[in-house]
Amino acid sequence: MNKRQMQKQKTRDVILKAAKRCFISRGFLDTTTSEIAGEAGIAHGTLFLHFPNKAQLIVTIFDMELDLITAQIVSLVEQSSGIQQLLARYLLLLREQEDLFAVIARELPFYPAEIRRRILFKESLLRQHFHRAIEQGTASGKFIALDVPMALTCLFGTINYLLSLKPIFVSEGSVIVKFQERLLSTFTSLIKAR
Amino acid sequence: MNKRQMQKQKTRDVILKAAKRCFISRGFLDTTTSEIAGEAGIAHGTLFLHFPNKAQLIVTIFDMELDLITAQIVSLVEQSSGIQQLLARYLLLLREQEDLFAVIARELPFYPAEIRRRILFKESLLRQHFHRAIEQGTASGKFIALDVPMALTCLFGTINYLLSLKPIFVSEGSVIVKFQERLLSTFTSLIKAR
Amino acid sequence: MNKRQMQKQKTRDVILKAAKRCFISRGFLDTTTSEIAGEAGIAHGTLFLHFPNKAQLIVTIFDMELDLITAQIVSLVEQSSGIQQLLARYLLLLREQEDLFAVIARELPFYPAEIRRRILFKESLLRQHFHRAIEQGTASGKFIALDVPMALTCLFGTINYLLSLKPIFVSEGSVIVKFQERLLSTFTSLIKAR
Amino acid sequence: MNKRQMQKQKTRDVILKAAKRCFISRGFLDTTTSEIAGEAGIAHGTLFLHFPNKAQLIVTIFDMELDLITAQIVSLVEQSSGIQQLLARYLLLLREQEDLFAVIARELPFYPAEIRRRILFKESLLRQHFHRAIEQGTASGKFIALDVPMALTCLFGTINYLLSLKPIFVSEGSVIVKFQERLLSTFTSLIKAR
DNA sequence: TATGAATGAGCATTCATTCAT
DNA sequence: GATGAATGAATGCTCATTCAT
Repeated sequence: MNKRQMQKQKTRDVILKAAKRCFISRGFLDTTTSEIAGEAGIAHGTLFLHFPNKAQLIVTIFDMELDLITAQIVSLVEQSSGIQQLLARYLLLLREQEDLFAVIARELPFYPAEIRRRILFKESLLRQHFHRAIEQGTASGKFIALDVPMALTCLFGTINYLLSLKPIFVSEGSVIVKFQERLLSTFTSLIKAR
Repeated sequence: MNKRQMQKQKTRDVILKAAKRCFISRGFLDTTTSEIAGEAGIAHGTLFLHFPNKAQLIVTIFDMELDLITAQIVSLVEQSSGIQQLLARYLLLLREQEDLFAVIARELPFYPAEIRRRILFKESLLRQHFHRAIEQGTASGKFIALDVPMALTCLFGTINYLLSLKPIFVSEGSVIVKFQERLLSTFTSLIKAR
Repeated sequence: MNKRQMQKQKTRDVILKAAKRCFISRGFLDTTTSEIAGEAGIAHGTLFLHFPNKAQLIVTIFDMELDLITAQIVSLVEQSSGIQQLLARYLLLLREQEDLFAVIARELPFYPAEIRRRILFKESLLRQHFHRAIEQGTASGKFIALDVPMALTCLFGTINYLLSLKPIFVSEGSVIVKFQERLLSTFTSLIKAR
Repeated sequence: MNKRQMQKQKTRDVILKAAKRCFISRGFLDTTTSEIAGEAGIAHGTLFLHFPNKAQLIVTIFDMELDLITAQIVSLVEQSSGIQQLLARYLLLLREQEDLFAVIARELPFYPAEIRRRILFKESLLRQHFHRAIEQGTASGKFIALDVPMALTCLFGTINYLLSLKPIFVSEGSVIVKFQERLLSTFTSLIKAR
């Protein structure tokens, strides 16, 4: 890679980082390309030299972010045993980047189909781990027999709901923190064998 | 009601129907008042003769649909129906206006505060009925003791999740139809005492 | 005049009275025909049955008001002797309907030419009396010799200026009250022979 | 300044000149941003690239013209000129942009508070210079002792009055020209000690 | 005569994208 | 490769006037 290409790559990275910052604070839908350029410290037009349009920029950001998130999930899974620990650690992970995940939860239905598919694919990988953990509990008699995929849809749906309407549920601070205990105990008590 | 008043009422209805059509196909946020007027076959300004602003127009549509649901649920509650029947009927009612409710689920986080408040207020009225039905079940030993508000957040959150991502879950047809049985049986089996 | 004509005349009066009230509180330029109709308790369209357009309505109001004002000025002149008394009484008269005169001062340049001419004609009648009073003072050696028309233009111009920018000079209450003493003493001391 | 910057500056000037032309012929209140853009031969949106909003555009025009006057008066004051010379020069400067100042005089009461404040602030700076000049005349026994602020309100009020009703006072040509001599000599003779 | 529903041109401002420099 | 000035379609809402009832 020659000097020019390196410079270009560097600018591209600067744009992506700036876009992510804007994205977290106001969401991608409400962020203008001009704001991103300003945040990145480059000219407005330069942005379109690196990305053909706003949509492609968001696609690229998600390509990167999703890989990061996947890595975190993998390490999450490796360190966790049992559904409770898995869920607790997952909530912790969400909490660490709550603003990012809240934006995604809110805007997901409006992203290009391809992005939506990729995000939900990553989620499905996670679901598999949750699925296995629950099935093990059921097999050992700790949990009742249940439609696990549907139960997980409830779980992820609920989390998504809390995140997407975060400002409704908490005026400030973390929704996850506010609800994690009740969510955990309710989910556990529901699936627990009695 | 004289001819004048009838004509006015008719125009109002024409606007509401046209707005609902636009709203379902493109969402409230992307529908312009000018488009609605065009779809309704009236002058742009006429719309504002019947509704003071875009938000009020949409509030009117929401209120009508949500009141319809609330009324039916209330009448069901008066017949002292259990949570299963309540939920089944609720899903049926959602299904009848599924495209509309899918749009609401998707766009809710982006609506002006006033509209969001109204929608969530109506939802909270519904929740009260569900709440009572579950508590009666718990009192009579049919259901386990549980954090009812949290359980309802799970329920409504899940439905909201399914609706908002409808195109992901079904390529065509109804998400509610696709999931209602599993949702019903899973929710029931989870809270059922054993 | 038959019953129908009487009714029409009555409605016309109601409109004129309502228009004047609106006019005083917000100015004619900012008052909509719809507001006037509302204030008058008649249908919006009815207004255009009595006046071909908004401009004609304002012309009519001024035709009436100016006659009233003229009558007041005449009685003012008859009761006053000397420029000081004349001016003091004039300021009193303005003060009694300060809001009306402030609106006129502000909006005068925007009225139809005909209205402007009539208003200024009434003012010129008043000026003649001031003129005579000053000339008598000069003749008796009480005042210095001066270009009386120009001095009066200063006087009326100043009053007009204070009225038209009333909200700048006083946050509430009367501009006339605030400035009358200084205006009177300054004007007197300026023209007084020394 | 490179070519890019020069071009931008040129566009800005074109907008300002076009805006001033529109403004003089129809007033600020009745001139639309679209008209200005058309007159300037640029796209409507381009206007907002150079000025954040209509008010700022007009403030810029006002500031330029008013600063020009203030600067000339200040330089005159530094040469320790008397009130007569000051007033004569002021009238001369007004005359050079008479149509513009006539519009301002007429529309001032209707401008947004911020614009009004700015205009009246500049006027108050001017008043200070006039104030000092008069006080010096009084100190040296050339003028009678008088309420200087009130006298200046009379002076500026009169000029404002003449400008705002210009079409009444002259069918064509300059009001300032028509009245400057009488205004000057009357004002001088009024305040002159005898 | 009175009504009031309907009209539709008009307005300030935004923003993704282009292209000459 | 980078710049940033220019574009122009698009938006929610107002209001004097008309005309069918």
